[in-house]
Order: sequence, then structure tokens, then C-alpha cells
Amino acid sequence: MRIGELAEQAGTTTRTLRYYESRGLLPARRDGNGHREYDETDLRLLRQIRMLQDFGFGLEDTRPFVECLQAGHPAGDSCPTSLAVYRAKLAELDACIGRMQEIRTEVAAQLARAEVELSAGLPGGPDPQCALAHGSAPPLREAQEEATT
Amino acid sequence: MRIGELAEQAGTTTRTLRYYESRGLLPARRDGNGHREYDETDLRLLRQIRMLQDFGFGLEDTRPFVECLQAGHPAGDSCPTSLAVYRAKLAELDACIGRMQEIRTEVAAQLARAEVELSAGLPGGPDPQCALAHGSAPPLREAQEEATT
DNA sequence: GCTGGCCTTGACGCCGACGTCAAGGCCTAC
DNA sequence: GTAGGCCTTGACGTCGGCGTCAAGGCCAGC
Repeated sequence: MRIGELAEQAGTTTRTLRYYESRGLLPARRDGNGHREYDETDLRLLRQIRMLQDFGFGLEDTRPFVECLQAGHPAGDSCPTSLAVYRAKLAELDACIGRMQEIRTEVAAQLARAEVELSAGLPGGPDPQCALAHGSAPPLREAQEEATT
Repeated sequence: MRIGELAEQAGTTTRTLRYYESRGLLPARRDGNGHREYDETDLRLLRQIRMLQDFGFGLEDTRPFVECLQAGHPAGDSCPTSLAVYRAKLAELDACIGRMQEIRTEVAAQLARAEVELSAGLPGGPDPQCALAHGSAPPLREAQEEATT
């Protein structure tokens, strides 16, 4: 099958396939006209890459899986190197999720505080010079120092 | 104070401050030599921006906070537009965290399945042609934080 | 023979938040 | 005078994963 068909089968674009080839993943045979030729094996390879990409893996992270398949293993994750990538990615995910939850907590705290201050300052505070074009800016008097935590 | 000192106070670089200025945040006065001049107000502005950046906010997302401070409000989040950004970012964070947890679950499932298959296949399975030089130590990757989309 | 459709390679564009370099100006100290 | 240290503007580089041309080749159908 040719590049356009493979791209369609995998739900991606020809540009992407050529990019993968340029990165050394997904090699291609050529027919008489120099056109790339693919088979079902390549489709499986490609689907493997796409799945990992959907997980947020970088292209380089998919390489062990690709090499594993190319070596004749039944699946991309039939090799220890692939499993190592899984584990590393799990650790990354955990770290990332944890960090984002921390941030979420902090932002929520900021929002809550600011809401209280706004509602407390609204009834009759001074009026800062609001030369802003995008609408009303309600007054507020209570100032706060550093909010780094 | 001059740009180098402000950068140091805020724990950032002069390049960053000039970049902020070019984006219309953090304007600067000039002295006789054309050098930028800042004061404590600018430092507070800058700290506000940096805090939001640390939360993973894009620079454009900090603009309402900056304008709020510049309008004379006591804090960057003393304005409704800033609160709206907080809320939007919370929603983004929730979506992002949720997505990453889904992914985490899927990856963990893949890993578990692959581990079982490996241990089941190892004792006496076929030996694919492994022409790969996979004896090197696993690459240590830095954990990267994904921005909220 | 001509149009249309698929393919080829090559190269620049994009996004964000800067890093890094280049060339030059001004002031201070020695 | 000259070395050093701060500052200025401008412009190109970075990272990933492609998108988007541009210019051209080959083949099928009419």
C-alpha cells in the first residue's frame, strides 16, 4: 500500500509518516517509481507509535517499541526496554499529576481569597482610577503583601 | 533600580524583563542614558507575573492581573477579569489532571499486561532475532511538565 | 495530448518563552 | 588610556511535531 492509504488507515497524514521515516522510525520500501510501499506490518508499527503518542509520549520514547516490533517480537512492549519506558513514563505522569494538583490547590486558594476580598471591598470602598477599556473594575481597599505561597 | 537589579530581585533574567516589556506587560521609565528604571511597584507587578507563570499560566493570561494592578487596585486579582482567569485555569487544570489520570491508568494497564506476557513468554518462548544493541543503560530523562492547554 | 490525482524532495512556518550572540554606548576605576 | 561592567537594540536559535507551500515526476482516463 502507498503512503496516502497508510496514512488514512492510521488516521494521520502523509507528512507525519514521512516525518517518522526521517526520524528513523517507520522505514519504507520503494516501488519502481520511487514511491513508498508499506504493508500490514508497517500499519501495526504505525498504530503502535500513534497509541504512544496519544499517551503523550515523545517520539523518541516510542523508539524502543518500534525496535522491539522490528526485531520480530509479537508486540512493541515485548521487550524490557519498552517496559522501562512504561515505568519511566508512569513516574513522569505521577510527578506531573502531583504537581498539577498542588497548583490546582494553590490557584483555588488564590481564587477563594480574592473572591472574599472582592465581596468585602465592594460595598463602599474607594475607587481606583480605572482607565481600562474592558468594563467596570470594582473597588477594593484591602491590600496584601507577598502572595508567594 | 535598573534592569539587572530588578531581575535579580525577582529571580529572573534581564532578557525576560525586556521580553515582558515587548509584550506590553511591565513598562519601564528611562533615565538620561536610556537605561530602564524600575521601582517597587514594578517589582510587585513582576512578582505577580512570575507567580502566575509558576502556575503554568501563559503570559497572556497574566495580562488581566497586570492591568488590574496598573489600574491602582491593591492586588492583581482584585478585578473580576482576573477571577475569571482563575476560574478558567481551574477548569483547564481539572481537565488536564483528569486526562492525565486516564492516561496513567491506561499506561499502567499496558505495563501490567506486558509484564505478564513477558514472564509467561520468557520460559521457553521463541527467540526473535535481536540484532539490537540494547545493553546500554537506560537514558535518564528529565521530567517535563506539560502546560495546561 | 491534457487534466487530475497521487507521489517525490526540500524548505520555511508555527507556537511560547525566552537563550544567546553581536555590535555598540556610557560610566567608573585604575 | 583602557579595562571592566552595566546597559542598549536587533536578530537568530531552541524544542517537537508536524502544517503548508513549491516545483516537479509519473500514470490513468478521456
